[in-house]
Order: sequence, then structure tokens, then C-alpha cells
Amino acid sequence: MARPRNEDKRNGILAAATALIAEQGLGAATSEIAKKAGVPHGSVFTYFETKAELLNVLYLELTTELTDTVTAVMSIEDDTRAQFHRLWTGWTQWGVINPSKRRVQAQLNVSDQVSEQSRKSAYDYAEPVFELIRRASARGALRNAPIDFVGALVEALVVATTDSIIRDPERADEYSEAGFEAAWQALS
Amino acid sequence: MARPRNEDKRNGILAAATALIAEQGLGAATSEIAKKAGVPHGSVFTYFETKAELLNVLYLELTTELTDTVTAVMSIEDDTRAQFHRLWTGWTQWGVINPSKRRVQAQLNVSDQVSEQSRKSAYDYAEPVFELIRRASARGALRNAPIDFVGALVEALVVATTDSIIRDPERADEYSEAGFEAAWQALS
Amino acid sequence: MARPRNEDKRNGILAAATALIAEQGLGAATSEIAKKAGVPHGSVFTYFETKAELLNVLYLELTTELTDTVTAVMSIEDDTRAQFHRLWTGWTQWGVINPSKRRVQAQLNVSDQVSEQSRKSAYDYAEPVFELIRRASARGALRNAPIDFVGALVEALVVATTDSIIRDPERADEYSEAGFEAAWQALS
Amino acid sequence: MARPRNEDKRNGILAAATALIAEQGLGAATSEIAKKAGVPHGSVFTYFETKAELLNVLYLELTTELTDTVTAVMSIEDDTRAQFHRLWTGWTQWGVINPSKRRVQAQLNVSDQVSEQSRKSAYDYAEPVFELIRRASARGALRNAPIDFVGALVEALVVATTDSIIRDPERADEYSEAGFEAAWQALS
DNA sequence: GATGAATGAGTATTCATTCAT
DNA sequence: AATGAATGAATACTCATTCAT
Repeated sequence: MARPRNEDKRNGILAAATALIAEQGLGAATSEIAKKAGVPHGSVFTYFETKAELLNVLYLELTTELTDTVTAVMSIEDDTRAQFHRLWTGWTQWGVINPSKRRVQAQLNVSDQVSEQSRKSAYDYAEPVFELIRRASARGALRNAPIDFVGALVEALVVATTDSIIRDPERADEYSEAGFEAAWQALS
Repeated sequence: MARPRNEDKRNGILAAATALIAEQGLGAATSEIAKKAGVPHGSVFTYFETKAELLNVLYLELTTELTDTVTAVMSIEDDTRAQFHRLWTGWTQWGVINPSKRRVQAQLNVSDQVSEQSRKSAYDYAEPVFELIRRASARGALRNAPIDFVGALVEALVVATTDSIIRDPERADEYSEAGFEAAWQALS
Repeated sequence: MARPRNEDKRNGILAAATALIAEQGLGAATSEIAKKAGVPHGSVFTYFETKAELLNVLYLELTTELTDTVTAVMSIEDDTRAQFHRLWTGWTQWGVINPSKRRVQAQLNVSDQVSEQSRKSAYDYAEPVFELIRRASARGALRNAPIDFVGALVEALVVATTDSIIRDPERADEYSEAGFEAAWQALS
Repeated sequence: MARPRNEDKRNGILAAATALIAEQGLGAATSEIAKKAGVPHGSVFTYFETKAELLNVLYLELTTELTDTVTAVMSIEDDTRAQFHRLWTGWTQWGVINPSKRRVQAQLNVSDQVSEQSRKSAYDYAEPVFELIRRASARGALRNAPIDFVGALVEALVVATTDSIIRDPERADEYSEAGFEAAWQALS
């Protein structure tokens, strides 16, 4: 199943899907996605075998993009707390800056159309993030908890903070800092 | 003097909707819900004007039930930490004991079919829970943050913990206690 | 099938049906008609066995009312042209004054829910009107045509005139007089 | 380069709609229309966005066909009365020859599913017919009446005559000639 | 008789996917 | 490969009529 080469069309479809799913939920029709992307309906199915595959690819693109973003900012050498702080702000900002992507991610996270395999790939790719979280929690109450669980807690806090900021953007800094402190204490 | 509305039928429809939505997502067909509830398709619409109304009622029933459950256990007089501990375990256990309800709630939380009004009602009803969370966070890093935000952070931790337990039930106690400690520290 | 006695309810249902059918066509739901009439849905079917019967009764009430109206004004002794003129203005005015009834009549005239029997009754009841039309056409080009046909032509002109007035009420008198002249000449 | 739209299918749907609406009224189901046309139900909606659009297209096709028919016969050079006579017989004959189309037209004429725009298009297209009617009425009692009104009166007479012929076909010529004389006198 | 809940066949419309061109 | 017409099962919702209360 070698991917057809026109990368632009493929990305256009994914971008259109993101915009439409953010508006209408996962029920957004493939024909509408095609129209928004400016490609014929049939092309959706030459780039993605099924709608489910499109959703899985979208899930992976979003999680990969997010992981890349936060990995980039957090990898600068520094002490753990400072690194974790950069992780935190990078992560929340990604959601604030990309509210459509954030909404789509929220939908995909609870959808059974996304396969376990996709979820596992996303997890594996986020390994460096987990690594930092492990370090940040190495001496705290969660020191003996499985890293998946600790990661889930951190993600939950990030997401709750992000959504609060999106709902009430004027207090962005306040939420971000308070959320960070709460997270840091939770790990301590 | 006409036949009165049958409360059992109404509840049967809501129960069937819960089971089916847990399995299939919000796309579960009203005709399937009717079949599972053992009522004719048309009857769904004598009890709920539209599918959206059914979903909103379901949302409110679930959140109300959850709030009642946790309010009951947390209201015993005690110090704040002990009360918060009972809130925590009552909340997570509700999700663990009712995984279908938990899954449906997760779907409804990200659905735009649930109206702002329904969400507000649920929030208002949960006032006693927020009250306790406020007390628990009165001296910590979040002391000046809006209570909605603090509540969202706590809910995020509860939900993440619950879902971790559902995924890996053998470590239920471990997750629950670790999650509680993390939450308590976040608020301290 | 002795008619239930509460004449008010029955008339209320017919009035509500008229208003609703004028707005929505013959597809207007019996439950909506009941609601508008302020009676329970079931009552519609204690006063009328079926919706089709309701429509037939409505048809007869409308045509009877119209016939009574025009018969009343035209029966004053006078020469034929003056009588026909009163017939004409009485008929058109009824439609102009009762646009909802006029619209419902138009719908029922092309509906196959109205039985041949109902149509025949309406025709029979309008006998005095046909009688005058016969006299008015006794010496003209239509003198040998069947009276039903002549009546149909006159009715067609009345209806066309009425609808023109309803559409453009400022020219009511002009249309009415011009229509009358045209009809009179057609019969001469 | 995809399959082009199939004109035959489209016309088949319109023909099936005509037959079924003539029998059952505008309530005729799209699924029945599809079955009668020998196409899958869904195809109705690739050719017409909604049932309302189908009805509007049908209205326009019928009125256009009728206008073309009468325009063709009336345009032969001749004196006004002879031209009007050909208009008259062409018009009534179209209805007599196509009773289903005539019945559908009667339904559509009183339906609020047909838009004002469609009605205006039909009127505009019939301009040459109005032109002849204007000439025929230039010296009569209706000489100062708006042409729309005069046209409505003529149409009313045509339709009444046509329907009388359909009901009693043996006297076709008698009705047609008597109706023509009546109309001509009405305009004189 | 009055009431309105119950019923289930029927309605227009949608949609992922296929496939002829 | 590109295109968009074709498909038909599926969907939410309606409604005249019946009938338990």
C-alpha cells in the first residue's frame, strides 16, 4: 500500500478533516471533507482506504506534531523542574494555539475508531516525554507508580488546563502557572 | 385519565442507551436503543422529543447520580483530608463499578449535542463537591485560582485514575491511593 | 354514527383545521389541529372517524357557507344582470374576506381525499346558483352547453378574480368589475 | 472523466414522479417514485437535492412543455382571432392528451412547495402567450386590466374547459368550441 | 365520553464506499 | 491516477389511529 505521492493533497485532506471534525464531530462526512479540501470525493479514498484509516492517520499526525513540539522545547539542558516547566507550557500552548486540533484530539481520544495499535504508536513516540515525567516524579508520591499512570495524570492536568485557557483566554498565564504548580506538587 | 407515562419505560430507554452508547459511541441508533429497551421505536420519541434531548437527559441523569453518590459518602463529618479521601474513592469507584456509565459520560463530555444549559445544571448540582474542593485547596498553590478551574483539575485526575483502574483492575488500590496522594499534594 | 353533541368542539376543530391547512397544506397533522383547537388529540377522532372524513366535512362546510352567502345576496328580486352582479361580488368577496377558507378550498378541490359524493352534495346544494347562471347564459354562446360546464367556467373566473384580488388588494374593485364584465360577456 | 450524469435517468425520475403524483397527489413517496423509475432510492437525490427541488423542476418542465406546445401552434401568421383559436385548442388539447401532466400541474399550482421564483420563471417564459392574449383583449372590456389578470382569466377558462373534457371526453369538441367562444367574448 | 400514551409503518435524506469513465 | 455518479442500507423522526385509564 505504497502511499500515493501527492503529499499536498494528502495534507489538505487531513487539514480539512481537522477543521470539519472540530466543528461537527467525528460524524463529519467524507464528501464534505473532500469539498473543503478542494479534491474530488473519490480522492479521499485513494489517499486513505477507509474513513477509519483517515481518522487513525489524523490521530497519529496530531499526536506526533504535539510530541515534536514539546520535545523540541523541553530538550534544552536544564534542571528537571525547568525542563518540566518548558514541557508544561509547550504542551498547553500547543492546544491553545491549535484549538481545532485540540478538539479533534479530544474526540479521537474517546473514539473506538482509533485502534489500540495507533494509540500504542503514539505512546511509543512520546517516550522522551515520559522520560522527563519519570524524572520529575522520581522522588515524589508517585515514584513507584507505573509511568503510564503518571503520564496519564500529567496529561489530564495539561488538558484540563488547556481547555480552561481556551474557555477563558484572558487568564491564560494564571491558569498555566497555577496548573504547573499543581502538577509539580502532584509529582513531588 | 389517559394512560400515564410509564416511568419504567423511560428508564429502560435510558439504560439501553447507556449500554449501547458505551459499546458503539453516540452514533448508536435510536432504533437499536428501542429494541434493546424492548419498546417500539416510536416510543423513544414519546419520552424524548429528539435524540439530542435523550442525550441531554442521559447526561444529567449520569452526572446527578454521580454527584449524589459522592455527596453521600463525603458528607460525614470529619477533617478535610479524610472527607476529600472519601470524595476521591467514592468518585473513582463509581466509575469503576459503572464502566458503561463512565464511558458514556466521557463521550458526552466532548459532544456538542450536550447543551451549555445541561452542563451548567450539572455544575450547579455539584456545588457541594466544589465546596469541599475549595476547602481542600484553601491553603495550597491553587488557593487563588477560580474554583471551576480547580474543580476541572481534580475531575481530570479522578477520571484519569478511574480509567487507569478500568484498564488494569488488579492495581485498583494502588492507583487509587497514588492518585489520591497526587491530588492532595496538588491542592496543598 | 350519531354526531356527538358538543357543537363548539366540533367547530373548533374545523376552524383549527382551516387555519392550519391554509398554512401547511392538507398534510397538516391531526395532532397539531387538536392542539390549535385546544382539544385532546383523541377527540378529533370522536368527532370525525378519520382524517379523510374531517376533510370531507370541512369541504362541505366551506362550500355550504359560500353557497349560503351568495344565495342570500343574489336572491333579491331584480333583473338577471343585477342578480348576477350581486352573485359575482358576493362570491369574490367571500374569498377575499376569508382567504384561509379560500386557500383550503383550493387544496380540497384538487385532493382525492374528497369523495365524489361530497362533491355531488356540494353541487346539489348550489342548485340556486346554477339556476341563476343558467338564466344569465340562456341567450348567449353557451346556451346549449351543459350547465355543469357553464358553472365550471363561471367558477373558474370567480376564483381567478378572487386570487388576483388577494394578491393585489389595492385594485380589488378594478379586478372585480373587470372580471364581472368579462364573465357577463362570456355568457352573452 | 467520471461517469457523466445520465439524462435518461433524470427524465425517468420526472416521468415516474408525474405518473405517481397524478395518482396519489404530492404526497407520493420518493422511494415509490424511484421504484417506478427503476432507479435506486438514493439516485433520486443525486439528480435532485430535495423532494422540493424535484417538484420545482417538474413544475418548470411541465409549464415549459406546455408553453412550447402552444407557442408552436399559435405562431403561424394569421389574424388574432384565428391565432387565439389555435392557442385555445393547443392549450386544451395538451391537457386532454396529457391528463397526468394536467393533474400534476393542478396540484403544483396550489402547492407552497413551488417557489415564487419558479412561478416567475414560468410566467416569463410564457411571455409570447401573454402577448397574444394582450392583442386579443386590446379592444374589449379588459383592455385596461393588467395583463397578468387577463392571463389568469384565460388560463382559468382553459383549465376549466380541459377538465370538463377530461371528465366527459365524448363532448370534447363541443366544450372546446363553446369554451373558446366564451373566452373570445370575454375578451371582446 | 375524555384523554393522551402507544404504536409501527412510513418518510425524506445521508453517507461511506465502489467503480465506470 | 482522477473524477464524481451510483448505490442501498441506515437514520432520526412523523403520524393517523387505537385503546388503556
